[in-house]
Amino acid sequence: MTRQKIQIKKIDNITARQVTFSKRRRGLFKKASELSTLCDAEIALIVFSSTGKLFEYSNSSVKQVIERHNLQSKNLDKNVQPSLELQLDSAADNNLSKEIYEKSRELRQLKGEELQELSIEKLQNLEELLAKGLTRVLEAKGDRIANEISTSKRKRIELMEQNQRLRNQVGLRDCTFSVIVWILPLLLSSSSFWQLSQTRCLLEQGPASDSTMNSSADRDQDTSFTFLKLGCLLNIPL
Amino acid sequence: MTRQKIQIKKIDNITARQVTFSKRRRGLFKKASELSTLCDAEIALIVFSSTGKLFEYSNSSVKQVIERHNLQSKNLDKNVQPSLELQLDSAADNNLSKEIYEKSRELRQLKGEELQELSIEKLQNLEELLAKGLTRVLEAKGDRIANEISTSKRKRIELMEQNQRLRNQVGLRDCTFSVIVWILPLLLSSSSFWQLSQTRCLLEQGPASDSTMNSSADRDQDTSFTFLKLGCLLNIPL
DNA sequence: AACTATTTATAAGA
DNA sequence: TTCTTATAAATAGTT
Repeated sequence: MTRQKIQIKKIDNITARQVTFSKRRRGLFKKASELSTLCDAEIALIVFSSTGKLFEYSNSSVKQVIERHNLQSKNLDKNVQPSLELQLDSAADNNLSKEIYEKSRELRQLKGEELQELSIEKLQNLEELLAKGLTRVLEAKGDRIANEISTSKRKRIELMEQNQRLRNQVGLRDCTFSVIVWILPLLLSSSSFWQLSQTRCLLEQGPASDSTMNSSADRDQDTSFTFLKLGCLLNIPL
Repeated sequence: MTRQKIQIKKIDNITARQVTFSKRRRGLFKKASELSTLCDAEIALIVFSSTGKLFEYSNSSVKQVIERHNLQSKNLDKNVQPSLELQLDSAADNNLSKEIYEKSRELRQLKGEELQELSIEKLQNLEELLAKGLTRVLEAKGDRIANEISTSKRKRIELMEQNQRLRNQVGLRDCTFSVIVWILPLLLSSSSFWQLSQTRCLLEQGPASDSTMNSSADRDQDTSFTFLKLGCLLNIPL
């Protein structure tokens, strides 16, 4: 009704529909309020959004107006069909289950059941509805999958980059370990050599004991073994 | 609000008030109808004029909307004051409106709305459901159309046969009529000739009367006229 | 009921 | 959601 005239038919785009609902609901409530004030009318306005949310307006009280309405329509009904007053309630109760029944039937028909009673025209309508729905679902699925793919691609790239960084770090560490691996034996052998010399000093200072001799040979073997173990653990070619 | 802006307060002049009520009520109902159509909302609008006359609008049914409203407000009340022995009933009611809500949502999703929140798997399910439904509807339509065509073909054949029979009968009747048309004049003229002879006999037997003479001439004219009329009525070229 | 000068509502876009 | 703005729609006052 502005920028461009619109057709009065259900708005397909959900966001646009919600926005329009919000705006027009306010407009409608304002108009209702003005009418009640200007013309001293009693008004009740009940609105359920398509998502089932309730909005209501009344210049007095919705309940009160409904009461008054019940009286009126009860009278009207009585004029037409002057039977039990309980009929109203049960009829009203029925309306809800009727609504459920209608919706269930529509669902079944969309799922391709209970098509016998339908005319060719209705079948045609159903077909168009289903085709439209299917198109939309396929679009949504396509979007979603494209999204998923691009997201996973992005994550893959991130991981690869991270990997590269880690690999570089590992490389550095390799160097460090190599250095350690080449230097440590020297250090250790010099240390064992130092210990050996010390032992020899002790031998020279007193009588030789088997245990002391053995322990010094053990120390040499231990050192070599330690290197092998270290190499294996670090997975470094010695 | 046009020619001049007005204050939103009760219009004192009764006539003016009634006129405004009429105009604005129409406007309000139109807006309500547009909102329900555009945004797929369920609306009930109840208006009592200052003279007590009831006007109402609903895209579905005022009673139904009131019923739904009762459920909602009952639930709202329960939230405020959450323990009564009526909870059983309202729980059942709750289930009803919940069921309506669920079914509505499923319907919307089948129609391709509100797909944002669905996972790829759910979209896949929806797609299969729709495809199956579409297949069935197409089958049903195909069957129905094939049926329609064969039925109409059969009827066409029956009608053609009937036509042929009728044509034959009409041909027979034409013959009969022709025969009648050719023979009747002879019969009638011989009959009038006979009457004329009879009249002559009477004349010879007694004095002539004007009335008798006239009536015999009339009879001759009548006979010719009768033939013409017969020919016209039967649409037969004489 | 019809007409119109204005006001109001609102669709589209930011 | 809220604001803006160009335009459509509603309507107050008049005929």
